[in-house]
Amino acid sequence: MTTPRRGRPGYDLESLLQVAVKLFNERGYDGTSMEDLSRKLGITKSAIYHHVPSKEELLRLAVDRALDGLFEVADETAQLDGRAIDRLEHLVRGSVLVLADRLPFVTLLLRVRGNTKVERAALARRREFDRLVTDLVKQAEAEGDVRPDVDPAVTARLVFGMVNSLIEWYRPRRGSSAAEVADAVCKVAFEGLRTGS
Amino acid sequence: MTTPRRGRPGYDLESLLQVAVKLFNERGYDGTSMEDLSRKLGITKSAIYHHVPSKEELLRLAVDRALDGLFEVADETAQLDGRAIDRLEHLVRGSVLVLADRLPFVTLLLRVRGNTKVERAALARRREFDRLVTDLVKQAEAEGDVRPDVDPAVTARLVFGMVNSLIEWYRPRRGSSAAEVADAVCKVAFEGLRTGS
DNA sequence: CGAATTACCTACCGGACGTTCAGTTAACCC
DNA sequence: GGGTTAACTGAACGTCCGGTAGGTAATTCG
Repeated sequence: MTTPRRGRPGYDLESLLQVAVKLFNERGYDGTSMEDLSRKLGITKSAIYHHVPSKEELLRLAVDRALDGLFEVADETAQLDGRAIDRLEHLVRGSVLVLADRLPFVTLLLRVRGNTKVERAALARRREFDRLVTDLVKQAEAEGDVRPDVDPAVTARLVFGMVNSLIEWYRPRRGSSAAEVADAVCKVAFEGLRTGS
Repeated sequence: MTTPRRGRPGYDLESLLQVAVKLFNERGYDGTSMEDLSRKLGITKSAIYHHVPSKEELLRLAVDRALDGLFEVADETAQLDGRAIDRLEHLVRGSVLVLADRLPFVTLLLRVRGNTKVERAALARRREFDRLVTDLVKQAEAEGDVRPDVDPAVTARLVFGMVNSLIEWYRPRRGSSAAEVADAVCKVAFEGLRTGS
């Protein structure tokens, strides 16, 4: 299955990144030293620099993977036609699936603070995504499909507050698929948790 | 208005804590050095240690202030009677008000990772709060007031995902009061964002 | 005034941090 | 076996980190 690689066996960039991102999420990016990481990997600190030029590059790779996934869904959504609320539901559902599929990467992304250029670039892309969502909610409200008594910007943030909360509690397991979680999110977000309406 | 203090004027623990928590939120706790903080305060690093025995103590003070606020609301909620869904709404609304009132402290709390004893203690109290919420949702579902087609634990997490998202976007300003935001949260959470039902 | 109180400064410590450099080891291919 | 490729080691580096020791400055109270 796995393509046999040449040279001495060990980590490649991909497998190293997996471990790094997991550790960054457990202890925080700033709270994880390269020595912590090397210990977890079972190799020396300097060996990490064979695969990646700096600690920050690991962060860049991770957050880009998350952002690329989200923008794929956004682009997909933009090419749909039909009512805005249906496109919004598509975006919400797709975002949940990306969150679930790339959980460690998105987790790292959502905790970025903006201390460095890499982090600020990630925040800028995040804001762009947020703007897309807000515009979609505004349009759906203009079409009369979204409650008009709440500011669209607030609605957008609340819905994606729900979506993004997945990084705090969703853990992949056999049984509860990501699609089921996406259904739950859409139900609660669009219809509310109360019965009887 | 302010009680005149004795001794040399300057920071006291309270005013220092305000600045510290704000900076921790901007750069992350681990990403903020005591020298960063001293520069922001306009005093030397060692002067900080006149007010507080360690960096971690600043964190403890902050997260405890957030948790105390949340548990006050929870205790208040537990003493109510009536249907569980009404108590749940009270808890949600009250939590939003605490978030808004103690925003910097709650922000710091919600980013704690569990690297130290202080952080693990905070996480334990958070989990206790989460359990209260989940139990309330379960009860409301048993009383037939909450949609039965979503796992109560998931519902609880989604609703508080919405609530907790406030730390990412809510900024106090004249005009939009915290009570208005609490209304918006309750509307979307309980009735959904879609019109017509 | 002097005592009490409170906030602050200079100078420093040991250790942890991210990163570098010059080699070494283990696999594959001919 | 020899060449190629890729992963890794060990010892250092300059810097920044959280924290300490001992003395000083500015205010209030009597």
